Amino acid sequence: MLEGPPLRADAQRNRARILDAAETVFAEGGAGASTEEVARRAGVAIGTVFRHFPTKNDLLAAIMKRLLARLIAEAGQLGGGGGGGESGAGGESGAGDGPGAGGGLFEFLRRLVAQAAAKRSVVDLLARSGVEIGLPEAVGHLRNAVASLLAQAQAAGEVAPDVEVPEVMALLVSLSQGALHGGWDAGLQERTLRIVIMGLRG
Amino acid sequence: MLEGPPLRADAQRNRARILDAAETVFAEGGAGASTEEVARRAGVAIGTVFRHFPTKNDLLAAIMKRLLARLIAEAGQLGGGGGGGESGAGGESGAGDGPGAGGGLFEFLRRLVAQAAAKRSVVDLLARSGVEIGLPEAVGHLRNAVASLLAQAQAAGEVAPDVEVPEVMALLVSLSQGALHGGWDAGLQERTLRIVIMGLRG
Amino acid sequence: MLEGPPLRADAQRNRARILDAAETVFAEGGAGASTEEVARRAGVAIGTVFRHFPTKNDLLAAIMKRLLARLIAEAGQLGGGGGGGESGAGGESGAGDGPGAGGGLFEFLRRLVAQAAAKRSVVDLLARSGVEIGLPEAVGHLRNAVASLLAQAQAAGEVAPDVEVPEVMALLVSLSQGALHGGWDAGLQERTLRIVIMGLRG
Amino acid sequence: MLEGPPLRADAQRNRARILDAAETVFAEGGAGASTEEVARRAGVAIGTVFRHFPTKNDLLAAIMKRLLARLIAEAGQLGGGGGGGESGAGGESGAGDGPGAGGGLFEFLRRLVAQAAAKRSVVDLLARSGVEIGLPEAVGHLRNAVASLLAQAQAAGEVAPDVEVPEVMALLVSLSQGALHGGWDAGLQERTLRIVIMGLRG
DNA sequence: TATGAATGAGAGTTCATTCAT
DNA sequence: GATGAATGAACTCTCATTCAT
Repeated sequence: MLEGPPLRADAQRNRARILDAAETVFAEGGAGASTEEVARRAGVAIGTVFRHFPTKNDLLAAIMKRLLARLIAEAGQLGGGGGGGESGAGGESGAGDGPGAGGGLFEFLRRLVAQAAAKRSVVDLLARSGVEIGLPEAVGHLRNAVASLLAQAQAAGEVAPDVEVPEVMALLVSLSQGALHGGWDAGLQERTLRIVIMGLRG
Repeated sequence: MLEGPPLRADAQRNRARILDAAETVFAEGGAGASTEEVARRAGVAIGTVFRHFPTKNDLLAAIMKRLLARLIAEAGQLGGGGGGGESGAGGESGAGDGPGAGGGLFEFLRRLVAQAAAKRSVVDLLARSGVEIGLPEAVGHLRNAVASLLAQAQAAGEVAPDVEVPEVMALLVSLSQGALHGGWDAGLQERTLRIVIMGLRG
Repeated sequence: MLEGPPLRADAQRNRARILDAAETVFAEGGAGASTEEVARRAGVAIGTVFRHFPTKNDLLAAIMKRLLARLIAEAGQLGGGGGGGESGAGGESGAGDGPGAGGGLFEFLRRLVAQAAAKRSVVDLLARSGVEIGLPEAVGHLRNAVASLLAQAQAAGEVAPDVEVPEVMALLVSLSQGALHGGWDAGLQERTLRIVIMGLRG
Repeated sequence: MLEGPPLRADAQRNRARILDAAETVFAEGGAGASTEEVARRAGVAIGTVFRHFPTKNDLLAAIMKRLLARLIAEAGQLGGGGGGGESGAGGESGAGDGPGAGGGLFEFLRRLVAQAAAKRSVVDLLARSGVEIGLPEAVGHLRNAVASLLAQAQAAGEVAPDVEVPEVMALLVSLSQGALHGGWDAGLQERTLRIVIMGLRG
């Protein structure tokens, strides 16, 4: 984590702006969109982008990290219960897949898929285009969050006891990307998820 | 369908070579890989590639078409009888989805996912990267094939009667892409599919 | 002039077709138009074009030659007598430069300019684009024809006696190209020519 | 006119260099000459050319504009007084078109033609090759300058009163292109112009 | 002789990245 | 630290020309 000296205020502001712009630009145009467009949209010069992210890849990786961090935070809230740590508000979840504590996992799936469909997810844009990013730890955190949600759901009897984390992660990735490229509407999304959720129930 | 005069023997050979090379190259490097690399791998000059496919897009579209055609053919075989043709091996697999006539749908899912994982599928590479391709009809054929498999499976009581084609297509796309980008091994693939299959059963 | 053995009938027909097509194509698209387009328009294969004209330049030169030949023929008719051959209609033309024997030169100028404006002339297309063509002799013939017209006009007192061939040729080229690129309408063409003709009268 | 922020010093220097190089290169090789050659001759990288002129067409248009501006400036000087500014030498030339105020038009014609012959004019190179450029205003300015010269010449009785601007423009274009492609020497140029000038006198 | 597929150099253009200002 | 001009490799695509069929 060794971050050098803390960034100057304006630099920090620029960093954030660039990330926001990049998320939008890459979401719209795919990972092939031009870095110059990112700079333009961020309102900075191209050189500034490269000062903060020496490589296009670094920029993509940074976006990815932020996205994962958000996912993890959301998962934490859903699983956390009343209000631990970063959790706060959020959850409550859907209709009929259980007010029970176990609904957290299903609700998480739903949100994830909805987001993917809405945002061209980037998550996926990165996966492709051969961008090699080292974010094992961030992914590890997500895995932990999912594991926790899964455990709760199994404890509540909402998910079959022999389901394990890897396949849940696999479903999560699959559905995100499916939603992303399939142009699902709300109805299709719900019907598709229901099948998967039923499968998880066993 | 208007195919002009039949291609000369050498032209036909080159066309095939180019398609093969392109499938490999785009599979490895994403849709952004260079056409020049395709030419090199096919052992032809760059001009030859462009004579056959005047645009990179055309090349991508052609690959896509071939892949879909293969999928449809496979689906047709699985639906056609008990298990003829090239099917044979591979499946057997999981719990009770085996020999029954309804197993065709499940087997198709399995093959699709296995292929996707093995070949970086291109199917998906195309979906992204904004490649605009006009192959509604080809997709329509695939949809028909899937519909037929689904009907058989439902007739055999292997799939819940309220499942419809769109969600099956959605799952099929999702799982392919998940497998593609997730680097699933055989075990994970099987466990993930089992959940979905169970969900389809209702 | 050493033409090899006389061409086979079909070869001769092809040669003519190619020249016609080339004239059209280059007239429309400039000298940069593609040889393949010429082949297509001529209804032959590209190889055939290159068999007849081993180089694009050769093709352009051939067109040029034919055009000059036509000009010379026309000039010959105008000078030769009352109105042989294809001349017929068309002329009559402007004010006062008419029926006198000296009118031949002026009439020739008029036709030339009209043609240039109508056909993107090729004459000029060649001049540009660095096409180096050796057709001194053909040009020589044209020069002779013009010289003869000029002499007649001077004999008839229609053109000042100190005007010489080179400047007439220069005007002829200038006006052709001006008409070609200026998009002159009939009125402008006439008014412009009248000034030049008046200048020639002295 | 909206010029963005003023260019940095080096950028401005490069822009000028590129234009100069382009003028030379296109003058020598025609509008078909390669942009890469322009870059080489300007001593910059190809990317720099495209930063300044995103399209080859833009580059051609820019040259055109500059040339027209020069012509207009020259015309302005000739019309402005008896013969001030850079005019001085050069002309004098022929028969009676000399010192009179009306000589401005004739002198302008002479200079124009001399330039065209010397520089392969580009002016003309653009006209052809289908380069679509929006410089109606610049041309309008030139027309105005010519109109003013013509009016002066007619006032001085040097040009017939029924001559109008369009035909003068037409002659100007014609002679430029004729000179350009005809390879006129000084003598031929003079003799040709004399005829036209005499025609203008009426 | 005609055909048309293959060639490959070269063109215009884009874009990640560097570096002078 | 920010700027934005310059770089130059790489990419898609075109076209005159060659050569197997």
